Amino acid sequence: MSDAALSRDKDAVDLGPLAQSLGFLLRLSQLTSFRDFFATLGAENIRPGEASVLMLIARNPGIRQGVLARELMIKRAHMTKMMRAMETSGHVTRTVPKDDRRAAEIWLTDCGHARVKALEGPFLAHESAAAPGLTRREEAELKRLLRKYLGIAEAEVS
Amino acid sequence: MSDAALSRDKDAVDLGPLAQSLGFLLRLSQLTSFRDFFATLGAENIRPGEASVLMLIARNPGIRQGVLARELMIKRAHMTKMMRAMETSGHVTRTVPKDDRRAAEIWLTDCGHARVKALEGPFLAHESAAAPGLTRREEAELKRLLRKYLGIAEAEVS
DNA sequence: TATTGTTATACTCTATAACTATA
DNA sequence: TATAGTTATAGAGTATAACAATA
Repeated sequence: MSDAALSRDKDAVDLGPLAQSLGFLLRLSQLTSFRDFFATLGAENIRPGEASVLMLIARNPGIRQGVLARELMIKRAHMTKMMRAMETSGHVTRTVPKDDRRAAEIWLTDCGHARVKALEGPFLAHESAAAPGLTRREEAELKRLLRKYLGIAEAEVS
Repeated sequence: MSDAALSRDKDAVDLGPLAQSLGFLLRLSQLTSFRDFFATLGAENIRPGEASVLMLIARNPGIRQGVLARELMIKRAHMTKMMRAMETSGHVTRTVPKDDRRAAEIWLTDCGHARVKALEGPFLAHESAAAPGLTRREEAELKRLLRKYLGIAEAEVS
C-alpha cells in the first residue's frame, strides 16, 4: 500500500456540507468503484474506458462514432483519438455509410471480438460481486436510482 | 449546443451489461452532476475540486496535507501542486507542526475565508436544488446509499 | 525502516476552437 | 447553414518512482 486514499473513516475529518453533496459523493464513489475494478482486474491490463467502448460497439455493430461519444459522454475530439488508436491496434474498422458520407460506422474486427470476449468474463464477474458495504437489495436500489437519474430506461432484467 | 453528450435517451443504443455496471453508472452520473454544477455555477469560475478542498480546510483548520489528500482521494504528489498553487494565489498558508516536522498543516488566509464564503452560497444553493429525474425521497436515499458505500457515517441532518 | 512531502516524467482525459467535407 | 469528424493546443488530473528530511 504505497500511496494515499485507501482508508477512509479514520481521523474523523469533518466533511461538512460535502457529505450532503451529490456531486461529491458521486465522485468519491466512482473513484472507489474504479479502484476496486483495478484491484481485481488490473492484472488483465483492462481500462474502464476501453472496456465500455468495446462492449458498446459489440452490442451495437456499426454504431456511429458520434453516437458512441454521446452515449459515453466523451468529447467527439477525444473519440476520434480513441477510434484511431483502436484502429491502429486492430480492434475496430471504420466504414463510411452511403446515406451520409460524413459519418463513420465502427465495427469490431475478429481481434476486437476476441478482446471483448476476454474482457466480458472478468468484467461481469467483477460486476456480479457484491458492492462492499451494501446489501444486495441496497446495491440494486442504488443502481436503479442512478439509472433513473441518468434517464436510462429500466428494461432488461439481469 | 455545440458539442456532444447533452441528450441521452435518443437513438436507443443498447447498453447491454453496462446498464448493470455500478462503475459505469457512477461515472456517467458524476459527469452529469458536474455538468449541472457548471451549468448553474460556471459563471463564478468555480471548479468542483477547488471548492471541495477549500471547504474541507474551512471545516478542519490546520488539517494535514496528506489527510486532505486521503479524504478527497487525491494523490499526494498532486496535492502538493494544488497546495502550492493555493499558497501562491494567497488562499492558504502552511505551517510545520512541532511534533512532526515532516508534515504540513494547512490554514485558510483571510482571502481564503472570503473565497469559501463566496463559494458556499452558490454551492449550497446548487446542492439544495432537486436532482433532475428523482423525487426528494429518492435523492435522499441515493445519497444515503452512496455514503454507506463510501463508509461515511450518517451523522448530521441537513 | 517507514512516513511526509517533494520533484520529475509520462500519460489520460478534457476543453476549445478552427478546419474539411459533406448535408 | 448545420452537422460529422478531424486537427491542434492547452490545461487538468492521474500514476509512478525516486528523493530528502524526519520519525
